[in-house]
Amino acid sequence: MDKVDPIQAQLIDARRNQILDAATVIFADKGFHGATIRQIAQQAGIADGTIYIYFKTKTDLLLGILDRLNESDQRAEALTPGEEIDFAHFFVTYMRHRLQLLDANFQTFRAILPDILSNQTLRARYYSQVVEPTFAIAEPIFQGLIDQGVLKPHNPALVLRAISSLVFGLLVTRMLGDPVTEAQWDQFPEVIGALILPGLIQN
Amino acid sequence: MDKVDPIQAQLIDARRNQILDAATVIFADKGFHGATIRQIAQQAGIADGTIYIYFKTKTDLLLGILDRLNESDQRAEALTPGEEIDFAHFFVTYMRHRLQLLDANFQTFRAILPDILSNQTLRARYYSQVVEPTFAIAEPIFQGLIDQGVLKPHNPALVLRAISSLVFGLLVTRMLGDPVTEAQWDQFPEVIGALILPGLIQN
Amino acid sequence: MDKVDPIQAQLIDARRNQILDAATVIFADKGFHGATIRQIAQQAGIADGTIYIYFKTKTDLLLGILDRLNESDQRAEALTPGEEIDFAHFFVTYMRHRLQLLDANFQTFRAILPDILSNQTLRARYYSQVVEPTFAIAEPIFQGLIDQGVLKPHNPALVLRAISSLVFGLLVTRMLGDPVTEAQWDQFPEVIGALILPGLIQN
Amino acid sequence: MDKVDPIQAQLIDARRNQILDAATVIFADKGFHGATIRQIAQQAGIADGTIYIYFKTKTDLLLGILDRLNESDQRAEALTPGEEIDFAHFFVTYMRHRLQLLDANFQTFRAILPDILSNQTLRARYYSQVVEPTFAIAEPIFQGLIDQGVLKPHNPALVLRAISSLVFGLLVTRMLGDPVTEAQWDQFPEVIGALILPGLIQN
DNA sequence: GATGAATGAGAATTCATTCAT
DNA sequence: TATGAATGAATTCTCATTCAT
Repeated sequence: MDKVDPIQAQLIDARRNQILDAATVIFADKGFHGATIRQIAQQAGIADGTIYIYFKTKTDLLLGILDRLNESDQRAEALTPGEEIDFAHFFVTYMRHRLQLLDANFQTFRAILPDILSNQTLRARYYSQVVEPTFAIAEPIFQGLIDQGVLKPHNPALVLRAISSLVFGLLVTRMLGDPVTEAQWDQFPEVIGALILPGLIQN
Repeated sequence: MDKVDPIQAQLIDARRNQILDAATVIFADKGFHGATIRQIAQQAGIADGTIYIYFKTKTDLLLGILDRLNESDQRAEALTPGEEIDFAHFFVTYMRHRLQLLDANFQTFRAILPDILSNQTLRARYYSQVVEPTFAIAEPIFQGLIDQGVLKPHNPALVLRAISSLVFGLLVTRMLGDPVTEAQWDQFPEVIGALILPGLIQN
Repeated sequence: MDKVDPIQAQLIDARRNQILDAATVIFADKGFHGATIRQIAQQAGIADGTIYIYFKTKTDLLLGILDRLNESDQRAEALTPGEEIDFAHFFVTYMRHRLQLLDANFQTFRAILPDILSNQTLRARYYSQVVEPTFAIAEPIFQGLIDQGVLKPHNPALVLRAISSLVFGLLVTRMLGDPVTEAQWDQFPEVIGALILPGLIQN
Repeated sequence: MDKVDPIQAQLIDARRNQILDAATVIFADKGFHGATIRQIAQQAGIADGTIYIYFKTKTDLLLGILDRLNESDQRAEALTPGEEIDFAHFFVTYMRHRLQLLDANFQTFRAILPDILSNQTLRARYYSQVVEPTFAIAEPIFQGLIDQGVLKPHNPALVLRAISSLVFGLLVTRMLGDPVTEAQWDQFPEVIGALILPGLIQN
């Protein structure tokens, strides 16, 4: 009885994703508060009530979108600088990877970021599930590279925050409607590399 | 009759500011949509209806906060690199200035940024009144410094976007609740300088 | 102390009339409920609060308009058929007089009639102050004319109601926006005479 | 999916009528502006919000009542004087018919007439949908009867307005609370006939 | 008396959520 | 499971009325 029929589970998952897709579209367009359950249901092609079979509240839709974003984030294999590659190359590749991920999930970010910023609960969840772990993983790696003499002896915590802020800030600038950032999105890995690598690499 | 009594005008301005202060506090705490007019009125110590004497709609409160932010922004004298000062010094000073401004208006940004990101109208207004003019002013200056051989020949538009994104991104990272960014806010001018100046300055 | 200074009294009266004039204009345009005290005050060129010095409530403005209408009605000398005049002539003259009065007060009727019809208090007041007295005066006169053999032996109460309804109905038809009734208003005394006198007059 | 389930359609219609019935009762009692949605909902025995499933705004309730009145009006077969019947008989029968219709819809008229008189939009709608078509149909018939020598050569437009005003005026007199008009309502077809037919019929 | 800023009760309307079918 | 009609709490906004100046 407790064992869930795997076909059932897949159907449920498909329906959940169908709803979250619809919610992402609508939230991105109208914002969380501007969106109504009816609009999301119509976008998904189902009835209002059906949404409540899969999600307890409207807020849970937001959490669902956030969780899905995190999962897709974690599925993307983490890049760590292998010894054979030189750091400059790794850095630009990593930047390209991050920017592509942000680009692919642009609509999703537009859907949730405003509420991550204004909703205490969501903010705490996003910080502890995404931001904090990222820094926690990156800091020792960064420190290692300093110890190996690859990087200049900066304060890892602050430099990492500066770099990740740059990337995240580009997303926000694009969200604000800057056409240059949008059109030249692909150029930024190189631009960032040229701008930051001289300050980062030893020698 | 058309001449407005200057004392009256001051009273009206004071009341407007009192209301905008209250709205900033409440919006920052609950978000625009989570906030109610009643809460703002109570925070301001006035009756609900009084708010509508000074602001036509709830949305106008948001616009009022934004306009006040812009005004305070413009009152802050624009820094341009004087010839006598070396660029590195100017850059760090400018960063310190920007970060202090963001710090001073942190609550205001928390109050309006989520809605700037999700509300089309507000977004357009903020972009055309703040973001675009800033880039429009900075780009020729930046280009001039390249021409003078002070800076490396980067694409000014993209590098400026990267730098301003870094600063704005720090604000967002802090908004996300990162305690390190908050605690070390004052360190960032130097950190950014150390990180970026080598990639920016010629020789 | 109780004696009111007659100049004061006149000033008060002038101010009352100024306000009622404004209220009539605004009520006629927007209806009682659609009108605001502010609009009336602006139309009168005074402050909101001033109205409350002369009238206790918004409803009292309506009563004031109604009372003024009644007074002007009573000031118009009542016509009674003199013996020397033939009835047909009297009838048409009387109709002309009534229609002219309705015409002169058209805006006032537009201002108050909708509310006379929907407001119980106002309705009772209008009926007992205007409608009922009119019938009470007319019925014995009409009966007298029947007794004298001038008119056919109709039921006076019903025929009077039919005739006064015709006149009042024309006002309502005009209020409904019928352009013919408005344009040909002056023709109706003769039309009504031609239509009704044959059924009214003996022989 | 586009085909509407006929049972559903009937349920929707029933609910709409239930709401319009309630609105008629409340509007007739308190007037449109004096009535609240809550009162109407309570009268209908449903929740406030339910009304908004069937009617977009409070004003649409008024329009709904008006439309329903028009429909019932049009269902009542139009009377035209057949050749076999003499005109006097036709006229009294027609009057009886009109007065019965007004009587049956008295409450509905009380509900909407005040607002038809004060609301520009409603007035235009009522005039173009009801008043104007009625005159447009009746005038040629009236003219035909004149041409046939049945009726005296009056101005059809004005005489028709006088007669219809008489009937409508009776409704208004009754609305004003005149007990005689209410109690003797059934007498008026004959009274009107006796009063008007002599002035109307040739010979 | 005159003013008009302030009040706050009250109303229309929206929409997340429930639940009978 | 799926539906969507019904619910009613909650919210914005209006405006008659008051009252300190």
